[in-house]
Amino acid sequence: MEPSFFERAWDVVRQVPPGRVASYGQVALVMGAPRCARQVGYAMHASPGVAGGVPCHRVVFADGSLCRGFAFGGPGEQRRMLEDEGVAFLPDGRVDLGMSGWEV
DNA sequence: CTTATGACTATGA
DNA sequence: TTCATAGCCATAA
Repeated sequence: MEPSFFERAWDVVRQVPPGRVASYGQVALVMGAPRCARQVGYAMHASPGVAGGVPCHRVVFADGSLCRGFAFGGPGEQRRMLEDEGVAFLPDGRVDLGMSGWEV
Protein backbone atom coordinates (compact mmCIF):
# COMPACT_ATOMS: atom_id res chain seq x y z
CA MET A 1 0.00 0.00 0.00
CA GLU A 2 1.39 3.37 -0.92
CA PRO A 3 1.61 6.10 1.68
CA SER A 4 -1.05 8.74 1.25
CA PHE A 5 -0.34 12.44 1.01
CA PHE A 6 -1.13 12.77 4.69
CA GLU A 7 1.25 10.00 5.69
CA ARG A 8 4.06 11.68 3.75
CA ALA A 9 3.35 14.95 5.51
CA TRP A 10 3.51 13.19 8.86
CA ASP A 11 6.81 11.66 7.84
CA VAL A 12 8.29 15.09 7.10
CA VAL A 13 6.97 16.61 10.31
CA ARG A 14 8.45 13.64 12.11
CA GLN A 15 11.87 14.78 10.84
CA VAL A 16 11.58 18.15 12.56
CA PRO A 17 13.92 18.16 15.57
CA PRO A 18 12.74 19.51 18.94
CA GLY A 19 13.26 23.21 19.52
CA ARG A 20 12.58 23.89 15.85
CA VAL A 21 9.45 24.76 13.93
CA ALA A 22 8.61 24.24 10.27
CA SER A 23 6.03 26.07 8.19
CA TYR A 24 3.35 24.19 6.25
CA GLY A 25 4.97 25.29 2.99
CA GLN A 26 8.33 24.02 4.22
CA VAL A 27 6.89 20.61 4.99
CA ALA A 28 5.09 20.55 1.66
CA LEU A 29 8.29 21.50 -0.14
CA VAL A 30 10.27 18.71 1.50
CA MET A 31 7.64 16.14 0.66
CA GLY A 32 7.72 17.23 -2.97
CA ALA A 33 4.56 19.34 -3.06
CA PRO A 34 5.46 23.03 -2.57
CA ARG A 35 1.92 24.05 -3.52
CA CYS A 36 0.21 21.74 -1.07
CA ALA A 37 0.70 23.69 2.15
CA ARG A 38 -3.04 23.53 2.76
CA GLN A 39 -3.10 19.82 2.40
CA VAL A 40 -0.30 19.64 4.97
CA GLY A 41 -2.52 21.53 7.37
CA TYR A 42 -5.22 19.00 6.61
CA ALA A 43 -2.79 16.20 7.33
CA MET A 44 -1.96 17.76 10.69
CA HIS A 45 -5.63 17.88 11.52
CA ALA A 46 -5.91 14.22 10.60
CA SER A 47 -2.58 13.35 12.21
CA PRO A 48 -2.52 10.81 15.05
CA GLY A 49 -0.87 13.49 17.17
CA VAL A 50 2.36 13.54 19.12
CA ALA A 51 1.43 10.16 20.58
CA GLY A 52 1.45 8.86 17.00
CA GLY A 53 4.93 10.24 16.37
CA VAL A 54 3.78 13.38 14.59
CA PRO A 55 4.81 16.59 16.43
CA CYS A 56 2.19 18.63 14.60
CA HIS A 57 2.66 21.35 17.23
CA ARG A 58 5.99 22.17 15.54
CA VAL A 59 4.22 23.15 12.35
CA VAL A 60 3.32 26.84 12.10
CA PHE A 61 2.38 29.41 9.45
CA ALA A 62 4.96 30.82 7.05
CA ASP A 63 5.15 34.01 9.12
CA GLY A 64 5.68 32.07 12.33
CA SER A 65 2.19 32.48 13.71
CA LEU A 66 0.41 29.51 15.25
CA CYS A 67 -3.01 28.14 14.52
CA ARG A 68 -5.40 29.61 17.06
CA GLY A 69 -8.69 28.00 17.82
CA PHE A 70 -7.19 24.60 17.33
CA ALA A 71 -5.08 23.12 20.10
CA PHE A 72 -4.41 19.74 21.62
CA GLY A 73 -5.43 20.54 25.17
CA GLY A 74 -6.60 24.13 24.97
CA PRO A 75 -5.75 27.57 23.59
CA GLY A 76 -2.11 28.51 24.07
CA GLU A 77 -1.19 24.89 24.63
CA GLN A 78 0.72 24.65 21.38
CA ARG A 79 2.79 27.72 22.22
CA ARG A 80 3.50 26.33 25.68
CA MET A 81 4.77 23.08 24.19
CA LEU A 82 7.08 24.90 21.78
CA GLU A 83 8.46 27.13 24.50
CA ASP A 84 9.08 24.04 26.60
CA GLU A 85 11.24 22.69 23.77
CA GLY A 86 13.25 25.89 23.60
CA VAL A 87 11.58 27.61 20.66
CA ALA A 88 12.14 31.38 20.63
CA PHE A 89 8.97 33.45 20.52
CA LEU A 90 8.62 37.08 19.50
CA PRO A 91 6.66 39.64 21.56
CA ASP A 92 4.10 39.58 18.75
CA GLY A 93 3.27 36.01 19.72
CA ARG A 94 4.97 34.61 16.66
CA VAL A 95 7.84 32.15 16.45
CA ASP A 96 11.26 33.48 15.53
CA LEU A 97 11.75 31.52 12.32
CA GLY A 98 15.18 33.07 11.87
CA MET A 99 16.25 31.52 15.17
CA SER A 100 14.03 28.52 15.78
CA GLY A 101 12.99 27.91 12.18
CA TRP A 102 13.66 24.43 10.84
CA GLU A 103 17.00 24.81 9.10
CA VAL A 104 19.50 22.23 8.31
C1' DC B 1 -17.79 11.91 -12.75
C1' DT B 2 -18.49 16.99 -10.02
C1' DT B 3 -18.87 19.87 -5.91
C1' DA B 4 -17.49 21.52 -1.43
C1' DT B 5 -14.17 22.13 2.20
C1' DG B 6 -9.92 23.70 4.27
C1' DA B 7 -4.36 23.89 11.05
C1' DC B 8 -1.89 27.86 3.63
C1' DT B 9 0.53 31.34 0.94
C1' DA B 10 1.05 35.39 -1.95
C1' DT B 11 -0.57 39.59 -3.32
C1' DG B 12 -3.07 44.04 -3.09
C1' DA B 13 -5.41 47.95 -0.62
C1' DT C 1 1.70 47.65 9.77
C1' DT C 2 -3.02 44.93 9.40
C1' DC C 3 -7.04 43.25 6.73
C1' DA C 4 -9.23 41.17 2.73
C1' DT C 5 -9.23 38.42 -1.46
C1' DA C 6 -7.48 34.94 -5.04
C1' DG C 7 -5.16 30.90 -6.14
C1' DC C 8 -3.55 26.46 -5.18
C1' DC C 9 -4.46 21.28 -4.55
C1' DA C 10 -5.63 16.76 -1.90
C1' DT C 11 -9.57 14.51 0.34
C1' DA C 12 -14.42 13.52 1.29
C1' DA C 13 -19.12 13.16 -0.16
